[in-house]
Amino acid sequence: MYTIGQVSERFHIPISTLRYYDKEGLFPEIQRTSGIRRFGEKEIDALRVIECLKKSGLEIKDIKQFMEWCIQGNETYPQRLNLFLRQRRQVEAELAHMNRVLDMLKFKCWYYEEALKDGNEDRVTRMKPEDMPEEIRRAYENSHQNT
Amino acid sequence: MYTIGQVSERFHIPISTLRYYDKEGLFPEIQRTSGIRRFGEKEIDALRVIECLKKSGLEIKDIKQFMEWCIQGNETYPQRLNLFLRQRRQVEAELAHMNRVLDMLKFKCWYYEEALKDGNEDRVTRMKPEDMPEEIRRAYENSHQNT
DNA sequence: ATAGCACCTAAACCTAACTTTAGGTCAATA
DNA sequence: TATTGACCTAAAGTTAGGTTTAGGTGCTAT
Repeated sequence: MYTIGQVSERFHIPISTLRYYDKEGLFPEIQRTSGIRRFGEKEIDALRVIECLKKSGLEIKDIKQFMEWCIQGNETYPQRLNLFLRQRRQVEAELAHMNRVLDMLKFKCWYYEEALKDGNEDRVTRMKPEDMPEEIRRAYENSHQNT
Repeated sequence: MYTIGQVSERFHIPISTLRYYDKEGLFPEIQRTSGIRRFGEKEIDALRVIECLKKSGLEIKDIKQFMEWCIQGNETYPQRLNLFLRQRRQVEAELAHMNRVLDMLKFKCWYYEEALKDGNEDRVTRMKPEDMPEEIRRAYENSHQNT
């Protein structure tokens, strides 16, 4: 069992944020001894899930909904499974997108390295994809396709 | 040359957002004919860069800074290269993080699939990593290491 | 000529997720 | 005893990134 200060330190989350999460119903079963919150394994686990669901694009109120399903017991397994399946597809799409962003950044790094060498952008701006280094062409084409 | 409405449609960006970007200085050289914005190749390119830099975690005001460097010419190549190198590292870190989030989601999907089969969480909650399916164990360990 | 459409501006409004503030309890230490 | 430190609450404030509103211009089709 940990105090709010210990949890804050261990997970590098501001105390104010932990209190805010609690107020928003993200630790629905947290215990208190004379008013003071006691974070147990359940709440530590909740923190990991919160981090994960937040990163996957969920809002606080939807995470609260999940926490409520957890309390309701066995009958909400389908909803919970469904949520994780949906967020999983979401994150897979997001990863694909981020890989395109990364390719754009790789291309831009190469572009400015060349511009810096040349002292201007003339050569590199006019260069056709087929004259670019293999890896750069791949990155360029992946990040510029569509639109 | 495109009007704001054409750009909005082609890139699925609200007109209000394009105007907002312009107001924030993200199209510093955009032309106008009797008050009406004319989006050229430069601005289309800017849109791609904006998307990329935004996704990589930059704020609008920092993207504006980049656009200003572009106007200033050759002497700002080092700053521009530096920015892209920094954002590239940023996105690589973010991708690594997202992969851990994805592993957590994979684990949770498996967890609730098993709970659903069993009708309760008893077996799956008590299960040790070494008894989990190979791929699930990997996901579990990757998403629960540290903290 | 009048209605509709695409454009324009300035300024007010909105939302999520926090953070800060102001005021208070309680236990241990100087 | 009084001060410090860790906790508490309710409520107000903050921020980024837009969106909405209200009012206006100018072309074109009926």
